Amino acid sequence: MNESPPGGPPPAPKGTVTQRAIERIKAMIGEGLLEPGQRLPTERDLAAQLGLSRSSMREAVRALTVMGVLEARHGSGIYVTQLQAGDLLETFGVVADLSRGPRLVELLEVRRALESTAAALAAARITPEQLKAVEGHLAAMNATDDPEEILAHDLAFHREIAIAAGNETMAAILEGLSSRTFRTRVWRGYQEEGAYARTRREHAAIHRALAARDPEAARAAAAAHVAEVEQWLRAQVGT
Amino acid sequence: MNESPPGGPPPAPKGTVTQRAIERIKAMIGEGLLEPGQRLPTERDLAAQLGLSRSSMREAVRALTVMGVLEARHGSGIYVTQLQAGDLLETFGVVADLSRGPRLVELLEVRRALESTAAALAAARITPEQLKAVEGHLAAMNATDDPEEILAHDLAFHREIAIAAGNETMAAILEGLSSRTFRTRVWRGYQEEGAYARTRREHAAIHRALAARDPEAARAAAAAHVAEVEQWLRAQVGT
DNA sequence: TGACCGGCAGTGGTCGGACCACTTCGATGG
DNA sequence: CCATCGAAGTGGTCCGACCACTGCCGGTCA
Repeated sequence: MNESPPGGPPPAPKGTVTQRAIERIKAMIGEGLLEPGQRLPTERDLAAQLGLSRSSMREAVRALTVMGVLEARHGSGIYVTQLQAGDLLETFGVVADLSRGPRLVELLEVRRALESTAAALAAARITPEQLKAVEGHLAAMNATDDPEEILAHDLAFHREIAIAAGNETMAAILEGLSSRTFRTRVWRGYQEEGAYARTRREHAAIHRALAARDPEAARAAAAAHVAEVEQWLRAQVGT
Repeated sequence: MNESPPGGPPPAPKGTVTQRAIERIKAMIGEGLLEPGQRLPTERDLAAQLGLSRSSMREAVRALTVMGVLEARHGSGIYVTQLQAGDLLETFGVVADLSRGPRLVELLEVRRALESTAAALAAARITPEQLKAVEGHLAAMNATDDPEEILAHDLAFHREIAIAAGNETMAAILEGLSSRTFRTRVWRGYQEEGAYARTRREHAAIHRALAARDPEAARAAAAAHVAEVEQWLRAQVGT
């Protein structure tokens, strides 16, 4: 109501209140004041503490929820997520879903770089159990004609390799790049052109390289595999 | 008020109203009903159309804003973004900001894979103007002792290369992986150990490979550059 | 004694309305 | 013709109420 007109009051007024709240909560987590899994005060209390209305606070919470930082459980409370790579990169899938034309090719270029690296790492680190799982999906993929099932095992095949690479962040990104709708859109056309045989051969090659613990071969096989789809898509888009 | 008790009413009840609104708007954009840059109806109208309160609608808009899909301009309206890679991958920086310990190493592994690929692509595609810009940042970086300035030109150096690679998506991801706070945190310690000379040498090597239009050399130089930091960080974390 | 279950308090989810801050654009006056 | 001002429109914020769900505590019954 008063305060010295110039100078400005202590609560540095920058951006919207909601934006400020988002930053403050994010900062609290960044500084370790809020541990993963910990429960936050109620929306009402939180709003009071940060000096804003519950509505605005709810928007801040929603924003952080989308970012994968917080998790709101109806009737229970608001919690900090485990901050796993998967939590934070969940929105990554949206990019794949909304991308069109040239951007799809770019996404596959990114995927080629990561998938080949993951395969190389996996070749060096994969455990016998994980190798067994990879073989399982490979066999299941070859044993059925149902496109849905093939797609499912295809996804699982690559996921298993990404995990075996021992880099959760990379695995989470690849997961996003293979989001359900993305894969469906791109592969629909690709596999309808009788590319099943080629896909099987390429998957087999990747598995062989993994079994042989040959990083370079795995890298090459994975890169070639993604490049095949990439080339096809490039032709479709007309680039 | 009535309706046949079983069966359930038409408006398929799944998840929260806000969540449904998010999906519906996202779907509209995905199906091309909403073009990039287009203005949406007002919050009040949108809420009425989708049959929910303005509060809930605002949360939906906030969520899509965080995802980089929508943009709200105070006093003007809500607009669909250009859906550029940069818009959609803005939240990627949050991952880098909130990551600690082992995950930082994982992020650098990802960066190594992408940065080396980008360098290879850039070597083949870079234009004389872009090469000039790269040289400019290289020179500026060597001409000052101010850590802040060095960091700024360092970032610009890598950004220029990422852009020259001609893959906006890859550039956007790398941008996120080099977010201000991330770089500051990691490089603070690294460069204080007198790594400036080494950094300069490595940057020069990358530039040399680009000038020579040698993709393989560029890939190797970039990979080695990131690997240096990665090794240092690995030692710090104790992995 | 033990498991079951009923109700109750607490919390997030939704709603409606009011007012504020900012942008936009047309009317006004020079 | 241009600059200025003002009103309408829109997002931003706040308030208060009620709904839906979770979790827990105490009572009940086998």
